[in-house]
Amino acid sequence: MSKEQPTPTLQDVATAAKVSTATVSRCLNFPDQVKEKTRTKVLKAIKMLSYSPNFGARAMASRRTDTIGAIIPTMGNAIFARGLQAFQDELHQHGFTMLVASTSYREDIEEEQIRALVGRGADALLLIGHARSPEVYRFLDAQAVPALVTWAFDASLSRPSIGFDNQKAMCRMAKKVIDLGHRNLALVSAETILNDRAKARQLGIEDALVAANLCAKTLHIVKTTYGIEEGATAFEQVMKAAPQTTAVFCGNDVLAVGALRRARELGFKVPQDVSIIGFDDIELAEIAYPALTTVHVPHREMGRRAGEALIKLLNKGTQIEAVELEASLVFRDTLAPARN
Amino acid sequence: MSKEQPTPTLQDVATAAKVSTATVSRCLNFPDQVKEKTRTKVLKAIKMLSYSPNFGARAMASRRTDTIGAIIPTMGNAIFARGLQAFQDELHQHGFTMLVASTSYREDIEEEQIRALVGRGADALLLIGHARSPEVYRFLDAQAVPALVTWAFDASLSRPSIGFDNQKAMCRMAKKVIDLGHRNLALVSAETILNDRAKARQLGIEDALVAANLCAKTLHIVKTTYGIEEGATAFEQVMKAAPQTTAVFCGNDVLAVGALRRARELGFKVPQDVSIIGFDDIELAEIAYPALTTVHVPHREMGRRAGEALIKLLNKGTQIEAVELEASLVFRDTLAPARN
DNA sequence: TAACCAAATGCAAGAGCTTACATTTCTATT
DNA sequence: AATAGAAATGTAAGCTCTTGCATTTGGTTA
Repeated sequence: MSKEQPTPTLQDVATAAKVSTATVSRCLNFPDQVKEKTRTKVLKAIKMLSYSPNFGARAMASRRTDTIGAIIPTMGNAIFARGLQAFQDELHQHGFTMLVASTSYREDIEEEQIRALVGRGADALLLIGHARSPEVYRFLDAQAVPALVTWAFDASLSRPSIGFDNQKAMCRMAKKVIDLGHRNLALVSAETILNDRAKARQLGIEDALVAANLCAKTLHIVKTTYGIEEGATAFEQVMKAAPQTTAVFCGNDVLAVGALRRARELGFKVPQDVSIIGFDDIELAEIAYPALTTVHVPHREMGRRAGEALIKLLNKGTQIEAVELEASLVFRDTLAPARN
Repeated sequence: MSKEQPTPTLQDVATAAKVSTATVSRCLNFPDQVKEKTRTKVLKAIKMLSYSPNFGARAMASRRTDTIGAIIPTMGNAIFARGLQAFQDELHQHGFTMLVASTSYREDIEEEQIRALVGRGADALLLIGHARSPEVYRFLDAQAVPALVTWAFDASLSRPSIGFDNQKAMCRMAKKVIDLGHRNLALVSAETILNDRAKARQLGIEDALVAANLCAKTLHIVKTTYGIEEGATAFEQVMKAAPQTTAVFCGNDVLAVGALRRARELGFKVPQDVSIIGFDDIELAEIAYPALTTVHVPHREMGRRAGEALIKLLNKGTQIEAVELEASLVFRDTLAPARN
């Protein structure tokens, strides 16, 4: 439609440089296999024609793409940004390209994107969390595309993951909160059906409750979609439905920041009247006022390690080893002992 | 390396379904051209084999990819996230796929990424800002890949852009600031050599200065790279080198939030002692405390329109029309009249 | 029932690249 | 100066799809 004059091909370059296509190809892929003089001749022709190799053809002929796909739930905020950037840096250093696609937290879109990236020849995939239909995994196996799960860690699964234990991390935080005297806890969470991280975080709090001889059922849960405003609304719902609440956990920092804001707007003093706890430790957490107490996720480390593992697998066939990283607790200014 | 058992091909499906490859292909691309009965047969075979079409081959044979590439300076924060998400949504709605790559604000990487995406068969490209070498544009022309510039608007350029006038927007803001009595202005800016948005924003302030019969030279400029911490450091430099400063402009919200924090740490009251002004109006701006006065960029609108224009161009050949959107001023709590 | 036409399907030629293998061109050695 | 062996280059097959054109199928009509 928009391609009037045909794009130059390898053949065109070869003709222009008076060599064979094989030589041009080698010039591009194994420069030291071709004589200096020939190389400059070819390079000149390439420049002159503004030639750029056709990736599809190359992929088809060489059966590898040096491309790794990453599929994340959203690009709309910083949650995955830092980890992804680290992943990308790692890949770039080794001559790999990263392709990103986002799913808006929807399973059907994720499946679509997985197919798209695999079809595009991704040599491997980076996935967030374990929760997806077995069919997807079967597809990946059939296509022999290795997939690495991050942002979660579950030793009991056969598929390797490089991440941290969301449940354990949240449990540790919840124990601290309970230690501070809080007994009426609430959780503002994302939908947990397709989001094993959210689910795990919820379970973590419940674990802590049980460990303290409290009833897991006392945790007041409000589910909501993603966003600052959503967090604000959810907080309001919590305080309306369970006014005795003294500590509100949030499934992630974005929700927490929204909750924080609404708390202020409604006249709650944070943390004196109510404590608010986030998860992720993204930039927002530090910037929020009061600065957010949250669970720090090793974003960069996770991204870097994931990249490393995948590259080793692709280049040397080294099987991926599951790695459990540590999430740490960051105590800032939104958590205090329970009132009265 | 990692592909032991070969991936199923069109041929395999054809064989399994006892039809020709042509039929399978049509089944996938023009389902209504093939009889119901045959179709179900083929679909079953596809499912059974977990077949997924090879994108490269398809692209090569059909000479289009329904893919649009977007190249942004960074994914490390939210500046481009919202706009990109809108862009992606628009594309997705029309059956296009978006591929993202980031450049870390480096010209050489940008060029590399452009080549990568074009080579991957991107039917069109979304680029941020106008500033790049003519060679890149020649390359794009030679490959007949249309490129649309956003995040900037310059009617004087032949290449169409869908964005806003950074200079004008910043000038309006600066005029307000000057109206409030500020005479000693400073700017914390990103490097302006390869960043026409940053450059334009600086010029905008200078325009306002001149319009108020002040000398453009009085603007104290500190250049820095990107990041909250960097903004903090730059703010400190500003106040050390030019203590009389009463208003600090920041090239973007991320820098501004850093400046804001350092101001507080250094004991400056914002906005009583010093005003701080951001640019972009990302989430951070609203969350910062005090909430940041900034220039609101129509992220979503920009992304949506860009997607729309590109799709029309690709599908119907409708030439892209440059669109100037309006950036608006958002007055929150970090701007006040000059002290004394 | 023969003849015709549209619909459905098949055949085979590319699309642009890589790479095993064959051939040519050097270099170094005798 | 002749020649083995290495280095550089060329030849051509093959990677997986799409699509124009040819062929077959099946339903209608006379």
